[in-house]
Amino acid sequence: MEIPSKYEPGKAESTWYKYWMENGFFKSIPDEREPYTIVIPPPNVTGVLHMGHMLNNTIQDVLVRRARMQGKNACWVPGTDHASIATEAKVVAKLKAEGIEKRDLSREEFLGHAWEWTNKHGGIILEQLKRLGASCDWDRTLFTMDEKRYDSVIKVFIEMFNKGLIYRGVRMVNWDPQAMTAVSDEEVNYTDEKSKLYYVRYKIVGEDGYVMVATTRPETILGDTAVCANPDDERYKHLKGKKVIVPMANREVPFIFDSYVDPEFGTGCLKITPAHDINDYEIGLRHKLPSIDVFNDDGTMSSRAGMFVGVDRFKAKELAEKELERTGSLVRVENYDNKIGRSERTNSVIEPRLSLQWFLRMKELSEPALDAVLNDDVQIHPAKFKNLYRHWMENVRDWCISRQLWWGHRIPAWYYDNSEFVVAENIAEALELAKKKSGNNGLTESSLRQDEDVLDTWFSSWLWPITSFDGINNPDNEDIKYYYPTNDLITAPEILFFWVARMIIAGYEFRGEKPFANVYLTGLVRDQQKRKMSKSLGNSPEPLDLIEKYGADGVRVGMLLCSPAGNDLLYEDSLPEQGRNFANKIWNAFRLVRSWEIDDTISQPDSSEAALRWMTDALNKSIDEIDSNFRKFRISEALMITYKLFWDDFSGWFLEIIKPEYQKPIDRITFEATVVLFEKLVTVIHPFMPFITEEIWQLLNERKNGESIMVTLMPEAAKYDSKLIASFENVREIVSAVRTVRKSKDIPVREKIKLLIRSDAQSFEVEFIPVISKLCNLSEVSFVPEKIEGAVSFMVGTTAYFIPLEGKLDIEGELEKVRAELEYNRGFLLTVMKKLDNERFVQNAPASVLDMERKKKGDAESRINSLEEAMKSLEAQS
RNA sequence: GGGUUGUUAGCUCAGUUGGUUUAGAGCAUUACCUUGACAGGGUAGGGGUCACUGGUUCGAUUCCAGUACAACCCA
Repeated sequence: MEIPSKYEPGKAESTWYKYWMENGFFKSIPDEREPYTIVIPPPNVTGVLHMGHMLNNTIQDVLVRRARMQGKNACWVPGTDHASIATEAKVVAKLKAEGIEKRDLSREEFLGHAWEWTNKHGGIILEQLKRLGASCDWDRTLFTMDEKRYDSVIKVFIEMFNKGLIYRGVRMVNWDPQAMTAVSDEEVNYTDEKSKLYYVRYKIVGEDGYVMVATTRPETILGDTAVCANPDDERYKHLKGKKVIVPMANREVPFIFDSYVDPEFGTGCLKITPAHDINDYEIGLRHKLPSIDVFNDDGTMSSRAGMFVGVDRFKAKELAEKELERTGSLVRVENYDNKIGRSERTNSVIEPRLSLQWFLRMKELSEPALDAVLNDDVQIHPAKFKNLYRHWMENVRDWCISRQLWWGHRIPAWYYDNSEFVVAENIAEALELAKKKSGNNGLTESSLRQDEDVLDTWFSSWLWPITSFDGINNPDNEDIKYYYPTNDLITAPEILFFWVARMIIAGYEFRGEKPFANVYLTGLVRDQQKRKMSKSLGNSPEPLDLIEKYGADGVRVGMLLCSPAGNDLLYEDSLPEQGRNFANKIWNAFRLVRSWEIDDTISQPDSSEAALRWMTDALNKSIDEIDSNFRKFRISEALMITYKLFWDDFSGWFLEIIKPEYQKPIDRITFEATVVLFEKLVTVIHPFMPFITEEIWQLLNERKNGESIMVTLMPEAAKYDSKLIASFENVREIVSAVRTVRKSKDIPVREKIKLLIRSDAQSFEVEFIPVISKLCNLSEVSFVPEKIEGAVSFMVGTTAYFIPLEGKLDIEGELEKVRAELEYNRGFLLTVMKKLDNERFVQNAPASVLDMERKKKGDAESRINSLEEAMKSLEAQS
């Protein structure tokens, strides 16, 4: 049967993925084997597959498939994340497009729409991951808001509240007026933007003078409760104890002194608006100033402002400018660049604002999690992120866990009067507690009002490694006992704090144990201009198109090859192309082997016998190196070794040696050994390229239904002979040198030539001579005691080789080459002698280093000797 | 402004407690090769003052300090 010369991935991919699913190869249930567990970093239900997912999940699949082939009970748990802010925003936008406003819906109605949306779109990414070959146990698919996960989050909230770790507090938060919720510091992006600096004068009470203040936010003047200068600033010392009048508001406020104020900035005089600036807030606390919040939740001016009520904050700024100008308070306006914080979710300008929120105390909670990473109980790869982690954990602040949204886990707190509340799992329990706490037995369920807010999404995903096995609701179940702690977590460095650190905290808090042993941080996928790939920039290729074009195996290899841990991956099409080319190489090697006919009557050539011994050892050496790289999470390195093993060693050298002459058959011993080697090679490659390796494995031998490469065992590294491998390296150099000679002398490959070796058969490694002879198409190999006249010569190591060439010798050219060689070797000898002539080096350097240098010297001298002889002989001929 | 991490070939990166034949890999590039696994290929090449400046040392790409530049995090 004719096999196409180009590998066509499409058909093999759908066939084998279906076959794996039908045979239940991805499933895991606890048994007596060692478990290997990964929980997926749950993608958002709002998302579609992007390049980051491709990279991240390829790595996870490689690790899981490898563990499975090492005989472990591998379990990769898939799932999705409800992403409260992003999802709510999407659902709100979708409803709006249909003419429905969120505020016209009840909470229940809105959640109905949100669930509908989630059920429709939530599984898209997981389905797409199947195209990549992901071997997740799909029967375990989870969602952060399914029943068990929801209950777990509520239980955890209650437990922590009862321990006194959760509290309500008035705090300055980052308010997103568009989403109408507080967002965390980490969800605010600061960018340089053009704005204006307004110089405004405040009248001093009881004097004719004014003080001048520079501000970027004139609309917040209405909330001013003081004006402040640095206590060391001579210009303002005379104002001690004085009051000033706030423009527009005409309110008398004190003039105060605080070292926070930078005398160099603006006028050295600062207006204090405690409700709307974090630094002002702190100054306000120190000086016991009142706070006046001049904004409503949606960013319009509140009645407390007293002016511009109901006007949007940006419009209010313009009106304030005019009003200040009208009253003669505005002195001048300058252009000014400052950092503006914008919400990561809605991109609207963040309003610092005082707000009543729920907080989790972090200090004590985070201590075991910090220790765990510092003492490598949890290892971070690459280790350079350890410092970053430590820095964050040592400066950890309380975590604002409430969000003013509906989509999420609703805070289980019930108010029974304006500020008194109880925390309970449901309203019935809440009622009992409320009665007890208030002493009022007349309370009914209808007198209770549940908190409107939901919890931060990370407050559910920080439990992920535990809730994936239902370890909160059911702490002693078989799954959690068997799979927890999980082994490896693969994620991006940008969520090291949001997610990874918090999972480690939760692990110790709720299980008394780490959630995973290793954290592997991938890089970000960027484009050639180093921009992060994103849908909005339109600089991201469509992953499924790439799979279509290059094959899933090709894309996987492409993603892995150029992404050492923690480094960004600069994507370009040449990456999956390289992967595709590799698949094609494997395919064609298979075509070659399959095309051979076996003849039982011919015996095995010496060259094939030697090649097999070398290839077997080369394979073992590579397996050894691959293992060691995997242990260090150097996955791209492991892939590169695999790549070179197949492409260079197996295809480039081994197959060329054993290849029978055109249309001649091969002996059975070599053929069968080659098939065994090929099987081992595709097995080693399988975690990286699951589809093509399954396809070939199925074709290499008769297989029964239900057999698969993915459930065979990974070959283990056997002992190998380093000397044999080194000796073959030498052979490669000799063959390469002969090829160079053929090329420079225009000797066709078909024309047989002689090779003379200046050595004797006793001291020369003779076992590969048949290999050299075959690859170089030699008519004769013999040993000579002396240099040969009329021959091209070259050196490999300290041995000289000659190829006799009657009449074809270019003496001048040869001389040139020999001269260059000589020059190099003399230069080299010089650097060695510099060390050996240095008495202090000889005295201080360790013996092994000295020996090495002496050997270098000896070798160099011997080479120089040979070269000088060759030169003399050439000179005599010219 | 504070902190962290980098800077090695055109690009992406290795270089394992300072010595391994005067620095390695993959990709890209150059020349040649249309025969018989594969042009998505083969063979042979070219390409680097290891950012800069000092210091420690017999010896520094490797350790230390400073400078420049870059990325990320925090304010």
